[in-house]
Amino acid sequence: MNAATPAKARTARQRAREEITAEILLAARARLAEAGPGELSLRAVARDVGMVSSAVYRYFPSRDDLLTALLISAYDELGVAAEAADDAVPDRDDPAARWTATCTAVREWAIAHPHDYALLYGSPVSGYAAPQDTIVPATRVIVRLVQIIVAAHEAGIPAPVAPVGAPAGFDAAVAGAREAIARFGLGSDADAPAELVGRTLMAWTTIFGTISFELWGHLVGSVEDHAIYYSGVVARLWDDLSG
Amino acid sequence: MNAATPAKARTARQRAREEITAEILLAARARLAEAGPGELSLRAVARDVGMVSSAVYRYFPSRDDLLTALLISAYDELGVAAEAADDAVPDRDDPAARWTATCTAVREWAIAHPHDYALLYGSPVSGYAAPQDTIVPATRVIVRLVQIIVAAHEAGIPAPVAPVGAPAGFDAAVAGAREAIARFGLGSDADAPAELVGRTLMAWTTIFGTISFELWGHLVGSVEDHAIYYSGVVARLWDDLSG
DNA sequence: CAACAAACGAGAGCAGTGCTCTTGCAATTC
DNA sequence: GAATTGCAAGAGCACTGCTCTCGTTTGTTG
Repeated sequence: MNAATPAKARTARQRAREEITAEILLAARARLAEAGPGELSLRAVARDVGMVSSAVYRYFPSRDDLLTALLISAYDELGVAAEAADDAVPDRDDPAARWTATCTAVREWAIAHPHDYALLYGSPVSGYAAPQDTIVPATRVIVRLVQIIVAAHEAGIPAPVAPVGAPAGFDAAVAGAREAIARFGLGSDADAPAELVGRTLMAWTTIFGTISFELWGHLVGSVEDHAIYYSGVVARLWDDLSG
Repeated sequence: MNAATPAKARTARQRAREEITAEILLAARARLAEAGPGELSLRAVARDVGMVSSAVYRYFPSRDDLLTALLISAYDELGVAAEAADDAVPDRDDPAARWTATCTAVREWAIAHPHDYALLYGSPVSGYAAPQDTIVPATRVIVRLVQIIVAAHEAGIPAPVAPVGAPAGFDAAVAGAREAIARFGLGSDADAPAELVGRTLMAWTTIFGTISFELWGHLVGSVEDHAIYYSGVVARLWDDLSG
């Protein structure tokens, strides 16, 4: 961490500490795939890495700190998956393709890691409050989605207009999101239209809701083919956003 | 002391059993407001009603059965709240007002009972599978929303059309939902348009996502005034559905 | 009315949990 | 080499869901 003394070789103890920390995290991640976040047993994790439970506390002061580490790691993994899918679209000027690829990647990651998805987007573990360290990794997906939409808008796709029945103050309500866009350096001009930002937030919410409903089983009896339904949702969201 | 027992139908023991069952449920509901569903402690509930933990097992065979009872009771409460809000709209032929009233009631109930909401729509408790008894109460809200939309459609509001980029098979994917509509006796004609059904499902998903994001704290930093944002979302959903 | 069976509350006990504290050993630093 | 620090292990505390046994109360039936 200290840039002034990088040449100093890590001692055996430091190396072991990093390795064991990673090992514990990996074991916890594996345990998470067999039980919910609330049921994550620190003792079971300790057994998996061949330690006694109290020894784990040398590396993570509490179960919540372990959860935080898991949270960040999972957020990053999802962010990487989404960004990689977007980056893989050959035509950078085809926002519809980029939108579809990114949204598809999010669902695929969620299906591949349902317990990690629940950790990220499910009801929070009682008594646990996610610390500040998690908010940047948590915004990676929505930041990329906004990037795609803002780029499309700047390329000429018209911004949606607010419906007649919309309440006043909506623009002000999403001012924080617009400010965040500016802070993250997205969008070359001063401000993205509030209606566009609000609609993108809504679309992301729908993405989240659709995946959650599928994973938590709230769609059984209503939707047969979840993959087709999801791609239909994504297409309609893009349609709403792009005109 | 068996003199005054006129009711043949219900013995004193049966009456007591019903009362105590209700008492346990009430205490569990209260406990749920202080911890998540996964952390619901049967022993704590037992203490609250002045029993020993093993005695509670006379009324609920396991913690999961207690959870199921809580689930049904909460689903029903939310359903009643949503239906009452819709029924309170004076002009039955104003579908926009009915839509708004119902959606608003859902959010208000969720905010008033965040832990119950998490029990219903949060990530499922690990190792717990909701039994069949819960699916009918679980569909009350979406059934009422569909009712409103179908009535609006039959009153002349045009059904939305599928966008050009939509995948084939979307209509087939939501066939189960259309069939459920017919089974519940909603809609006077044969079938509601698949696009309308799909869009309503999407809208309900967005409602769920918006409330969940607000409750789980995923909107902090992006949205200032949650109430205004929510009403803006509801208005835009209605606009998408009715235009 | 008496006898029997079912239901019941209480308590002990089992295996598990998160977490704290102490103990003795090993690695690092002075 | 001595002092300090980091570490794993173990015991222990208070808690959990759940099972089993025990004596008592309630309801039914002969």
